[in-house]
Amino acid sequence: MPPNPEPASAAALGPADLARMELFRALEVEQQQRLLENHRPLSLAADQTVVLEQDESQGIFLLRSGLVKVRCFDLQGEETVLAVLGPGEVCGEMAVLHPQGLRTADVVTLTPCSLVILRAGPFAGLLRSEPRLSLALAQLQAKRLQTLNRRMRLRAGDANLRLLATLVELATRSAVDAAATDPIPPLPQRELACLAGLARETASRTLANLRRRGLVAHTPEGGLRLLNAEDLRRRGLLG
Amino acid sequence: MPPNPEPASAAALGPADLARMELFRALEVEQQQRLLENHRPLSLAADQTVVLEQDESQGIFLLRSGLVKVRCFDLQGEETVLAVLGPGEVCGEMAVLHPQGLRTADVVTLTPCSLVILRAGPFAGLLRSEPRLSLALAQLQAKRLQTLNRRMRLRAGDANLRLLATLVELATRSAVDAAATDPIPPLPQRELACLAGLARETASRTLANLRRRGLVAHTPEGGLRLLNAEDLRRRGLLG
DNA sequence: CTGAAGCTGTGATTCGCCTCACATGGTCGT
DNA sequence: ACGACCATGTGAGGCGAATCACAGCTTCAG
Repeated sequence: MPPNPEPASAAALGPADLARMELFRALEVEQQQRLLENHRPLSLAADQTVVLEQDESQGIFLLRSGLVKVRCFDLQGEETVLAVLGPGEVCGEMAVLHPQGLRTADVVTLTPCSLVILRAGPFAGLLRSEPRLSLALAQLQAKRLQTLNRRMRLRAGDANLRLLATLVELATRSAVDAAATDPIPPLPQRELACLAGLARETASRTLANLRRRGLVAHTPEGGLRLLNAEDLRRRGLLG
Repeated sequence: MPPNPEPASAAALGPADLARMELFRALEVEQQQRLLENHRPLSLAADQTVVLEQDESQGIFLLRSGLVKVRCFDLQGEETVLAVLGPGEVCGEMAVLHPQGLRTADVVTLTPCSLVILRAGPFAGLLRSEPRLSLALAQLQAKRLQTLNRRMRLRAGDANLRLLATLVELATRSAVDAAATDPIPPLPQRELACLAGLARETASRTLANLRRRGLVAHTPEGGLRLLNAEDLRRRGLLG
Protein backbone atom coordinates (compact mmCIF):
# COMPACT_ATOMS: atom_id res chain seq x y z
CA MET A 1 0.00 0.00 0.00
CA PRO A 2 1.52 3.35 -1.01
CA PRO A 3 1.48 5.28 2.26
CA ASN A 4 0.98 8.30 0.09
CA PRO A 5 3.14 8.66 -2.97
CA GLU A 6 1.21 11.62 -4.32
CA PRO A 7 2.83 14.87 -3.18
CA ALA A 8 0.49 16.05 -0.47
CA SER A 9 -1.54 18.74 -2.14
CA ALA A 10 -3.22 21.28 0.07
CA ALA A 11 -6.47 19.41 -0.16
CA ALA A 12 -5.37 15.79 -0.25
CA LEU A 13 -5.76 13.70 2.84
CA GLY A 14 -3.70 10.62 3.51
CA PRO A 15 -3.70 7.85 6.09
CA ALA A 16 -1.06 9.83 7.95
CA ASP A 17 -3.72 12.42 8.69
CA LEU A 18 -6.12 9.80 9.98
CA ALA A 19 -3.41 8.17 12.04
CA ARG A 20 -3.07 11.43 13.91
CA MET A 21 -6.68 11.28 15.00
CA GLU A 22 -7.53 9.17 17.99
CA LEU A 23 -10.69 7.96 16.42
CA PHE A 24 -8.91 6.22 13.54
CA ARG A 25 -5.55 5.44 15.01
CA ALA A 26 -6.33 1.84 15.84
CA LEU A 27 -7.46 0.95 12.32
CA GLU A 28 -5.48 -0.89 9.66
CA VAL A 29 -4.12 1.31 6.91
CA GLU A 30 -6.36 -0.54 4.50
CA GLN A 31 -9.43 0.31 6.50
CA GLN A 32 -8.34 3.92 6.67
CA GLN A 33 -8.03 3.96 2.90
CA ARG A 34 -11.59 2.73 2.58
CA LEU A 35 -12.84 5.58 4.72
CA LEU A 36 -10.88 8.06 2.65
CA GLU A 37 -12.59 7.10 -0.59
CA ASN A 38 -14.65 9.97 -1.90
CA HIS A 39 -13.51 12.31 0.80
CA ARG A 40 -14.13 15.95 0.03
CA PRO A 41 -12.01 18.88 1.22
CA LEU A 42 -13.66 22.08 2.36
CA SER A 43 -12.26 25.48 3.22
CA LEU A 44 -14.37 28.00 5.08
CA ALA A 45 -13.96 31.57 6.29
CA ALA A 46 -14.76 32.53 9.86
CA ASP A 47 -18.39 32.60 10.97
CA GLN A 48 -19.65 30.11 8.41
CA THR A 49 -22.09 27.32 9.10
CA VAL A 50 -20.70 23.82 8.61
CA VAL A 51 -23.73 21.72 9.44
CA LEU A 52 -27.27 22.72 10.08
CA GLU A 53 -29.46 21.48 12.86
CA GLN A 54 -32.15 19.12 11.53
CA ASP A 55 -30.12 18.55 8.39
CA GLU A 56 -30.12 14.97 7.23
CA SER A 57 -27.39 15.24 4.64
CA GLN A 58 -24.62 13.26 6.13
CA GLY A 59 -20.93 13.25 6.60
CA ILE A 60 -18.18 13.02 9.16
CA PHE A 61 -16.15 16.20 9.43
CA LEU A 62 -12.44 16.15 10.17
CA LEU A 63 -11.05 19.49 11.25
CA ARG A 64 -7.53 20.03 9.90
CA SER A 65 -7.05 23.60 11.04
CA GLY A 66 -9.10 26.34 12.63
CA LEU A 67 -11.63 26.48 15.42
CA VAL A 68 -15.33 25.67 15.32
CA LYS A 69 -18.10 25.88 17.87
CA VAL A 70 -20.94 23.44 18.31
CA ARG A 71 -24.05 25.28 19.37
CA CYS A 72 -27.78 25.09 19.63
CA PHE A 73 -30.61 27.50 20.26
CA ASP A 74 -33.36 27.43 22.83
CA LEU A 75 -36.90 28.59 22.17
CA GLN A 76 -36.11 32.18 23.10
CA GLY A 77 -33.43 32.27 20.43
CA GLU A 78 -30.63 32.19 22.98
CA GLU A 79 -27.50 30.52 21.71
CA THR A 80 -25.82 27.88 23.87
CA VAL A 81 -22.35 26.67 22.98
CA LEU A 82 -21.91 22.98 23.62
CA ALA A 83 -18.30 22.55 22.57
CA VAL A 84 -15.33 24.13 20.90
CA LEU A 85 -13.32 21.92 18.57
CA GLY A 86 -9.86 22.44 17.15
CA PRO A 87 -7.40 20.85 14.71
CA GLY A 88 -7.41 17.05 14.72
CA GLU A 89 -10.91 16.80 16.10
CA VAL A 90 -13.95 15.23 14.52
CA CYS A 91 -17.56 16.21 14.38
CA GLY A 92 -20.73 14.91 12.85
CA GLU A 93 -20.30 11.49 14.40
CA MET A 94 -23.33 11.97 16.64
CA ALA A 95 -25.67 11.90 13.68
CA VAL A 96 -24.32 8.49 12.67
CA LEU A 97 -25.15 7.16 16.11
CA HIS A 98 -28.53 8.79 16.20
CA PRO A 99 -31.29 6.34 15.28
CA GLN A 100 -32.83 8.71 12.73
CA GLY A 101 -29.53 10.22 11.73
CA LEU A 102 -30.69 13.70 12.66
CA ARG A 103 -28.36 16.55 13.43
CA THR A 104 -28.98 17.95 16.84
CA ALA A 105 -26.76 21.01 16.77
CA ASP A 106 -25.15 23.52 14.45
CA VAL A 107 -21.44 23.70 13.81
CA VAL A 108 -20.06 27.15 12.98
CA THR A 109 -16.51 28.23 12.26
CA LEU A 110 -14.90 30.65 14.71
CA THR A 111 -11.81 31.17 12.53
CA PRO A 112 -11.00 30.25 8.94
CA CYS A 113 -11.03 26.48 8.76
CA SER A 114 -9.78 23.70 6.59
CA LEU A 115 -11.71 20.50 6.92
CA VAL A 116 -12.51 17.28 5.17
CA ILE A 117 -15.81 15.50 4.80
CA LEU A 118 -15.90 11.71 4.93
CA ARG A 119 -18.89 9.86 3.60
CA ALA A 120 -20.99 8.57 6.45
CA GLY A 121 -21.91 5.29 4.78
CA PRO A 122 -18.56 3.50 4.93
CA PHE A 123 -17.97 4.90 8.40
CA ALA A 124 -21.27 3.58 9.69
CA GLY A 125 -20.59 0.25 8.02
CA LEU A 126 -17.17 -0.16 9.55
CA LEU A 127 -18.62 0.82 12.90
CA ARG A 128 -20.77 -2.29 12.83
CA SER A 129 -18.01 -4.71 12.00
CA GLU A 130 -14.89 -3.33 13.63
CA PRO A 131 -14.92 -3.14 17.43
CA ARG A 132 -11.75 -1.08 17.44
CA LEU A 133 -13.58 1.71 15.66
CA SER A 134 -16.76 1.54 17.70
CA LEU A 135 -14.77 1.31 20.89
CA ALA A 136 -12.67 4.30 19.90
CA LEU A 137 -15.88 6.15 19.15
CA ALA A 138 -17.29 5.27 22.55
CA GLN A 139 -14.10 6.58 24.08
CA LEU A 140 -14.37 9.75 22.05
CA GLN A 141 -17.90 10.23 23.31
CA ALA A 142 -16.75 9.60 26.85
CA LYS A 143 -14.13 12.30 26.44
CA ARG A 144 -16.79 14.64 25.11
CA LEU A 145 -18.86 13.93 28.17
CA GLN A 146 -15.91 14.72 30.39
CA THR A 147 -15.29 18.10 28.83
CA LEU A 148 -18.98 18.87 28.85
CA ASN A 149 -19.02 17.98 32.52
CA ARG A 150 -16.25 20.46 33.06
CA ARG A 151 -18.13 23.17 31.17
CA MET A 152 -21.12 22.35 33.31
CA ARG A 153 -19.22 22.89 36.54
CA LEU A 154 -17.71 26.14 35.36
CA ARG A 155 -21.03 27.60 34.30
CA ALA A 156 -21.84 27.81 37.97
CA GLY A 157 -18.98 30.23 38.59
CA ASP A 158 -18.83 34.00 38.27
CA ALA A 159 -17.94 36.04 35.21
CA ASN A 160 -14.19 35.95 35.83
CA LEU A 161 -14.07 32.20 36.11
CA ARG A 162 -16.29 31.63 33.14
CA LEU A 163 -14.34 33.91 30.89
CA LEU A 164 -11.03 32.42 31.98
CA ALA A 165 -12.37 28.92 31.41
CA THR A 166 -13.46 29.95 27.95
CA LEU A 167 -10.05 31.35 27.15
CA VAL A 168 -8.35 28.19 28.38
CA GLU A 169 -10.60 26.14 26.18
CA LEU A 170 -9.83 28.29 23.16
CA ALA A 171 -6.10 28.25 23.80
CA THR A 172 -5.81 24.52 24.30
CA ARG A 173 -7.79 23.78 21.18
CA SER A 174 -6.08 26.22 18.87
CA ALA A 175 -3.55 23.61 17.76
CA VAL A 176 -2.83 19.94 18.26
CA ASP A 177 -1.09 19.65 21.64
CA ALA A 178 -1.55 23.34 22.35
CA ALA A 179 -1.13 24.53 25.94
CA ALA A 180 -3.11 27.05 27.92
CA THR A 181 -0.53 29.77 27.35
CA ASP A 182 -0.58 29.42 23.59
CA PRO A 183 -2.07 32.34 21.71
CA ILE A 184 -5.78 32.59 21.07
CA PRO A 185 -6.82 33.76 17.62
CA PRO A 186 -8.63 37.11 17.37
CA LEU A 187 -12.33 36.79 18.08
CA PRO A 188 -14.86 39.57 18.52
CA GLN A 189 -15.95 40.14 22.12
CA ARG A 190 -19.47 39.27 21.09
CA GLU A 191 -18.20 35.79 20.31
CA LEU A 192 -16.19 35.47 23.51
CA ALA A 193 -19.19 36.57 25.51
CA CYS A 194 -21.39 34.03 23.79
CA LEU A 195 -18.91 31.23 24.40
CA ALA A 196 -18.73 32.15 28.08
CA GLY A 197 -22.46 32.66 28.41
CA LEU A 198 -22.15 36.34 29.33
CA ALA A 199 -23.48 39.62 28.06
CA ARG A 200 -21.11 41.36 25.67
CA GLU A 201 -20.60 44.30 28.03
CA THR A 202 -19.80 42.00 30.91
CA ALA A 203 -17.22 40.19 28.80
CA SER A 204 -15.63 43.56 27.95
CA ARG A 205 -15.44 44.66 31.59
CA THR A 206 -14.28 41.27 32.79
CA LEU A 207 -11.60 41.09 30.13
CA ALA A 208 -10.37 44.54 31.12
CA ASN A 209 -10.27 43.29 34.66
CA LEU A 210 -8.19 40.24 33.76
CA ARG A 211 -5.82 42.40 31.74
CA ARG A 212 -5.38 44.77 34.66
CA ARG A 213 -4.53 41.83 36.87
CA GLY A 214 -1.93 40.60 34.42
CA LEU A 215 -3.69 37.35 33.63
CA VAL A 216 -4.21 37.97 29.93
CA ALA A 217 -2.62 40.19 27.30
CA HIS A 218 -3.31 41.08 23.71
CA THR A 219 -1.05 39.56 21.11
CA PRO A 220 0.33 41.73 18.28
CA GLU A 221 -2.06 39.93 15.93
CA GLY A 222 -5.07 41.11 17.91
CA GLY A 223 -5.63 37.82 19.69
CA LEU A 224 -5.19 37.06 23.36
CA ARG A 225 -2.76 35.10 25.45
CA LEU A 226 -3.10 33.69 28.94
CA LEU A 227 -0.12 34.63 31.07
CA ASN A 228 -0.40 32.97 34.41
CA ALA A 229 -0.69 29.19 34.14
CA GLU A 230 -0.05 28.93 37.87
CA ASP A 231 -3.12 30.97 38.66
CA LEU A 232 -5.18 28.89 36.25
CA ARG A 233 -4.07 25.72 37.94
CA ARG A 234 -5.07 27.10 41.32
CA ARG A 235 -8.52 27.76 39.93
CA GLY A 236 -8.84 24.22 38.65
CA LEU A 237 -8.96 25.28 35.04
CA LEU A 238 -6.09 23.10 33.87
CA GLY A 239 -5.83 19.33 33.61
CA MET B 1 -19.77 -21.39 37.22
CA PRO B 2 -23.52 -22.15 37.33
CA PRO B 3 -25.06 -19.58 34.94
CA ASN B 4 -27.76 -19.31 37.53
CA PRO B 5 -30.13 -22.20 37.92
CA GLU B 6 -31.38 -20.86 41.25
CA PRO B 7 -34.99 -19.63 41.02
CA ALA B 8 -35.04 -15.88 40.57
CA SER B 9 -34.86 -14.54 44.09
CA ALA B 10 -35.60 -10.90 44.65
CA ALA B 11 -31.94 -10.21 44.04
CA ALA B 12 -31.27 -12.52 41.14
CA LEU B 13 -30.84 -11.07 37.71
CA GLY B 14 -31.61 -12.90 34.52
CA PRO B 15 -31.05 -12.28 30.83
CA ALA B 16 -34.57 -10.88 30.69
CA ASP B 17 -33.40 -7.97 32.81
CA LEU B 18 -30.47 -7.33 30.52
CA ALA B 19 -32.65 -7.60 27.46
CA ARG B 20 -34.64 -4.68 28.78
CA MET B 21 -31.56 -2.49 28.81
CA GLU B 22 -30.58 -0.85 25.57
CA LEU B 23 -26.94 -1.44 26.23
CA PHE B 24 -27.26 -5.21 26.22
CA ARG B 25 -30.27 -5.78 24.04
CA ALA B 26 -28.28 -6.59 20.92
CA LEU B 27 -26.21 -9.32 22.57
CA GLU B 28 -26.73 -13.07 22.32
CA VAL B 29 -28.25 -14.67 25.37
CA GLU B 30 -25.04 -16.58 25.83
CA GLN B 31 -23.02 -13.39 25.96
CA GLN B 32 -25.46 -11.92 28.43
CA GLN B 33 -25.00 -14.97 30.61
CA ARG B 34 -21.26 -14.41 30.61
CA LEU B 35 -21.71 -10.87 31.80
CA LEU B 36 -24.03 -12.01 34.55
CA GLU B 37 -21.47 -14.32 36.09
CA ASN B 38 -20.50 -13.10 39.52
CA HIS B 39 -23.00 -10.32 39.48
CA ARG B 40 -23.73 -8.89 42.87
CA PRO B 41 -27.05 -7.39 43.98
CA LEU B 42 -27.10 -4.28 46.11
CA SER B 43 -29.89 -2.50 47.91
CA LEU B 44 -29.39 1.01 49.20
CA ALA B 45 -31.42 3.53 51.16
CA ALA B 46 -31.78 7.10 49.94
CA ASP B 47 -28.80 9.41 50.11
CA GLN B 48 -26.15 6.69 50.00
CA THR B 49 -22.98 6.84 47.93
CA VAL B 50 -22.73 4.20 45.23
CA VAL B 51 -19.35 5.01 43.75
CA LEU B 52 -16.71 7.39 44.90
CA GLU B 53 -14.81 9.81 42.76
CA GLN B 54 -11.21 8.66 42.32
CA ASP B 55 -12.17 5.16 43.32
CA GLU B 56 -10.50 2.50 41.25
CA SER B 57 -12.52 -0.47 42.42
CA GLN B 58 -14.48 -1.38 39.40
CA GLY B 59 -17.87 -2.47 38.31
CA ILE B 60 -20.78 -1.65 36.05
CA PHE B 61 -23.92 -0.67 37.91
CA LEU B 62 -27.36 -1.58 36.63
CA LEU B 63 -30.17 0.34 38.25
CA ARG B 64 -33.27 -1.84 38.71
CA SER B 65 -35.35 0.61 40.68
CA GLY B 66 -34.93 4.00 42.28
CA LEU B 67 -33.27 7.25 41.27
CA VAL B 68 -29.63 8.23 41.52
CA LYS B 69 -27.75 11.40 40.74
CA VAL B 70 -24.31 11.67 39.19
CA ARG B 71 -22.49 14.61 40.66
CA CYS B 72 -19.11 16.18 41.15
CA PHE B 73 -17.65 18.97 43.21
CA ASP B 74 -15.67 22.00 42.18
CA LEU B 75 -12.82 23.48 44.16
CA GLN B 76 -15.13 25.62 46.26
CA GLY B 77 -17.01 22.53 47.37
CA GLU B 78 -20.02 23.37 45.22
CA GLU B 79 -21.93 20.34 44.03
CA THR B 80 -22.82 20.07 40.36
CA VAL B 81 -25.27 17.44 39.22
CA LEU B 82 -24.32 15.94 35.88
CA ALA B 83 -27.16 13.50 35.41
CA VAL B 84 -30.13 11.81 37.00
CA LEU B 85 -30.57 8.13 36.25
CA GLY B 86 -33.59 5.92 36.76
CA PRO B 87 -34.66 2.27 36.45
CA GLY B 88 -33.12 0.41 33.54
CA GLU B 89 -30.16 2.73 33.27
CA VAL B 90 -26.52 1.95 33.65
CA CYS B 91 -23.64 3.74 35.26
CA GLY B 92 -19.99 3.16 35.84
CA GLU B 93 -19.31 2.48 32.19
CA MET B 94 -17.25 5.66 31.84
CA ALA B 95 -14.53 4.26 34.06
CA VAL B 96 -14.15 1.27 31.73
CA LEU B 97 -13.58 3.60 28.82
CA HIS B 98 -11.24 5.83 30.76
CA PRO B 99 -7.60 4.98 29.97
CA GLN B 100 -6.67 4.79 33.66
CA GLY B 101 -10.02 3.43 34.74
CA LEU B 102 -10.57 6.33 37.12
CA ARG B 103 -13.95 7.39 38.36
CA THR B 104 -14.64 10.99 37.53
CA ALA B 105 -17.83 11.56 39.48
CA ASP B 106 -19.81 10.35 42.45
CA VAL B 107 -23.08 8.48 42.19
CA VAL B 108 -25.52 8.97 45.05
CA THR B 109 -28.99 7.55 45.56
CA LEU B 110 -31.89 9.99 45.64
CA THR B 111 -34.41 7.35 46.68
CA PRO B 112 -34.06 3.78 47.94
CA CYS B 113 -32.48 1.83 45.13
CA SER B 114 -32.06 -1.72 44.01
CA LEU B 115 -29.11 -2.27 41.76
CA VAL B 116 -26.75 -4.89 40.49
CA ILE B 117 -23.02 -4.77 40.06
CA LEU B 118 -21.45 -6.47 37.06
CA ARG B 119 -17.76 -7.25 37.06
CA ALA B 120 -15.93 -4.85 34.82
CA GLY B 121 -13.46 -7.39 33.45
CA PRO B 122 -15.80 -9.46 31.27
CA PHE B 123 -17.56 -6.31 30.16
CA ALA B 124 -14.33 -4.67 29.08
CA GLY B 125 -13.28 -7.84 27.32
CA LEU B 126 -16.50 -8.21 25.38
CA LEU B 127 -16.27 -4.56 24.47
CA ARG B 128 -13.10 -5.29 22.52
CA SER B 129 -14.45 -8.22 20.57
CA GLU B 130 -18.12 -7.51 20.04
CA PRO B 131 -18.92 -4.45 17.94
CA ARG B 132 -22.58 -4.66 18.86
CA LEU B 133 -21.69 -3.95 22.46
CA SER B 134 -19.19 -1.19 21.79
CA LEU B 135 -21.55 0.40 19.29
CA ALA B 136 -24.40 0.26 21.76
CA LEU B 137 -22.13 1.84 24.31
CA ALA B 138 -21.21 4.62 21.91
CA GLN B 139 -24.91 5.16 21.32
CA LEU B 140 -25.51 5.26 25.03
CA GLN B 141 -22.81 7.87 25.42
CA ALA B 142 -24.30 9.85 22.58
CA LYS B 143 -27.63 9.82 24.34
CA ARG B 144 -25.94 11.00 27.51
CA LEU B 145 -24.42 13.84 25.55
CA GLN B 146 -27.84 14.78 24.24
CA THR B 147 -29.39 14.99 27.65
CA LEU B 148 -26.39 16.83 29.00
CA ASN B 149 -26.76 19.27 26.13
CA ARG B 150 -30.32 19.82 27.17
CA ARG B 151 -29.31 20.42 30.78
CA MET B 152 -26.74 22.87 29.47
CA ARG B 153 -29.33 24.91 27.60
CA LEU B 154 -31.71 24.97 30.51
CA ARG B 155 -29.26 26.14 33.08
CA ALA B 156 -29.18 29.41 31.15
CA GLY B 157 -32.83 30.04 32.01
CA ASP B 158 -34.37 31.56 35.11
CA ALA B 159 -35.39 29.82 38.32
CA ASN B 160 -38.84 28.81 37.05
CA LEU B 161 -37.50 27.14 33.97
CA ARG B 162 -34.69 25.40 35.78
CA LEU B 163 -36.92 24.00 38.44
CA LEU B 164 -39.49 22.83 35.92
CA ALA B 165 -36.80 21.20 33.84
CA THR B 166 -35.53 19.43 36.92
CA LEU B 167 -39.00 18.15 37.75
CA VAL B 168 -39.49 16.90 34.21
CA GLU B 169 -36.20 15.06 34.42
CA LEU B 170 -37.17 13.45 37.70
CA ALA B 171 -40.63 12.49 36.47
CA THR B 172 -39.49 10.93 33.23
CA ARG B 173 -36.79 8.90 34.94
CA SER B 174 -38.84 7.62 37.83
CA ALA B 175 -39.82 4.50 35.93
CA VAL B 176 -39.09 2.81 32.65
CA ASP B 177 -41.21 4.61 30.03
CA ALA B 178 -42.42 7.17 32.56
CA ALA B 179 -44.00 10.38 31.25
CA ALA B 180 -43.63 13.95 32.46
CA THR B 181 -46.91 13.82 34.34
CA ASP B 182 -45.98 10.73 36.31
CA PRO B 183 -45.46 11.27 40.01
CA ILE B 184 -42.10 12.35 41.38
CA PRO B 185 -40.96 10.62 44.56
CA PRO B 186 -40.64 12.76 47.68
CA LEU B 187 -37.34 14.61 47.82
CA PRO B 188 -36.27 17.29 50.28
CA GLN B 189 -36.23 20.80 48.82
CA ARG B 190 -32.54 20.93 49.54
CA GLU B 191 -32.12 18.14 47.00
CA LEU B 192 -34.42 19.70 44.43
CA ALA B 193 -32.56 22.97 44.75
CA CYS B 194 -29.25 21.25 44.27
CA LEU B 195 -30.45 19.40 41.19
CA ALA B 196 -31.71 22.64 39.70
CA GLY B 197 -28.64 24.63 40.69
CA LEU B 198 -30.58 27.00 42.95
CA ALA B 199 -30.47 28.09 46.56
CA ARG B 200 -32.81 26.14 48.81
CA GLU B 201 -34.89 29.21 49.59
CA THR B 202 -35.25 30.06 45.92
CA ALA B 203 -36.44 26.53 45.19
CA SER B 204 -39.04 26.89 47.94
CA ARG B 205 -40.33 30.20 46.61
CA THR B 206 -40.28 29.04 43.02
CA LEU B 207 -42.10 25.84 43.87
CA ALA B 208 -44.78 27.82 45.69
CA ASN B 209 -45.05 29.95 42.59
CA LEU B 210 -45.52 26.95 40.33
CA ARG B 211 -48.10 25.51 42.68
CA ARG B 212 -50.03 28.78 42.70
CA ARG B 213 -50.03 28.73 38.93
CA GLY B 214 -51.39 25.20 38.86
CA LEU B 215 -48.35 23.69 37.19
CA VAL B 216 -47.40 21.29 39.97
CA ALA B 217 -49.21 19.70 42.91
CA HIS B 218 -48.24 17.60 45.87
CA THR B 219 -49.16 13.93 45.74
CA PRO B 220 -50.69 12.25 48.79
CA GLU B 221 -47.36 10.45 49.28
CA GLY B 222 -45.53 13.74 49.70
CA GLY B 223 -44.05 13.77 46.23
CA LEU B 224 -44.88 16.09 43.36
CA ARG B 225 -46.69 15.81 40.09
CA LEU B 226 -46.52 17.98 37.00
CA LEU B 227 -49.97 18.94 35.85
CA ASN B 228 -49.72 20.84 32.62
CA ALA B 229 -47.90 18.90 29.93
CA GLU B 230 -49.10 21.43 27.36
CA ASP B 231 -47.32 24.24 29.14
CA LEU B 232 -44.18 22.16 29.41
CA ARG B 233 -44.26 21.49 25.71
CA ARG B 234 -44.57 25.20 24.99
CA ARG B 235 -41.48 25.79 27.06
CA GLY B 236 -39.54 23.18 25.14
CA LEU B 237 -39.12 20.93 28.15
CA LEU B 238 -40.55 17.83 26.54
CA GLY B 239 -39.23 15.65 23.75
C1' DC C 1 -14.25 62.61 1.95
C1' DT C 2 -18.17 61.06 4.18
C1' DG C 3 -21.66 58.42 6.17
C1' DA C 4 -22.96 53.66 7.62
C1' DA C 5 -21.93 49.82 10.22
C1' DG C 6 -19.41 47.13 13.44
C1' DC C 7 -16.31 46.71 17.54
C1' DT C 8 -15.03 48.38 21.93
C1' DG C 9 -15.19 50.76 26.36
C1' DT C 10 -18.06 53.03 30.11
C1' DG C 11 -21.63 54.78 32.97
C1' DA C 12 -26.40 54.34 35.16
C1' DT C 13 -30.16 51.54 36.26
C1' DT C 14 -32.82 47.38 37.00
C1' DC C 15 -33.69 42.81 38.27
C1' DG C 16 -33.00 38.19 39.89
C1' DC C 17 -31.06 35.37 42.90
C1' DC C 18 -28.11 34.51 46.99
C1' DT C 19 -27.54 35.18 51.76
C1' DC C 20 -28.87 35.89 56.30
C1' DA C 21 -32.33 35.66 59.70
C1' DC C 22 -36.12 33.77 61.76
C1' DA C 23 -40.76 31.50 62.58
C1' DT C 24 -43.49 27.43 62.12
C1' DG C 25 -44.52 22.61 62.18
C1' DG C 26 -43.32 17.73 62.01
C1' DT C 27 -40.54 13.59 63.61
C1' DC C 28 -37.86 11.18 66.63
C1' DG C 29 -35.38 9.60 70.70
C1' DT C 30 -35.13 9.56 75.56
C1' DA D 1 -43.96 15.24 77.07
C1' DC D 2 -40.02 17.38 76.21
C1' DG D 3 -36.28 19.33 73.48
C1' DA D 4 -33.17 18.36 69.41
C1' DC D 5 -33.28 18.22 64.80
C1' DC D 6 -34.82 18.80 60.21
C1' DA D 7 -37.79 20.43 56.54
C1' DT D 8 -40.38 24.28 55.01
C1' DG D 9 -42.09 29.14 54.30
C1' DT D 10 -41.05 34.08 54.22
C1' DG D 11 -39.02 38.62 54.93
C1' DA D 12 -35.08 42.01 54.27
C1' DG D 13 -30.77 43.31 52.27
C1' DG D 14 -27.07 43.15 49.13
C1' DC D 15 -24.46 41.85 45.10
C1' DG D 16 -23.56 40.70 40.50
C1' DA D 17 -24.75 40.57 36.03
C1' DA D 18 -28.13 41.94 32.41
C1' DT D 19 -29.88 45.82 30.27
C1' DC D 20 -30.05 50.37 28.44
C1' DA D 21 -27.66 54.20 26.64
C1' DC D 22 -23.82 56.33 24.58
C1' DA D 23 -19.33 57.86 22.88
C1' DG D 24 -14.87 56.98 20.55
C1' DC D 25 -12.78 54.05 16.89
C1' DT D 26 -11.98 51.52 12.95
C1' DT D 27 -13.34 49.74 8.43
C1' DC D 28 -15.30 50.04 4.33
C1' DA D 29 -18.38 51.41 0.39
C1' DG D 30 -19.81 54.90 -2.34
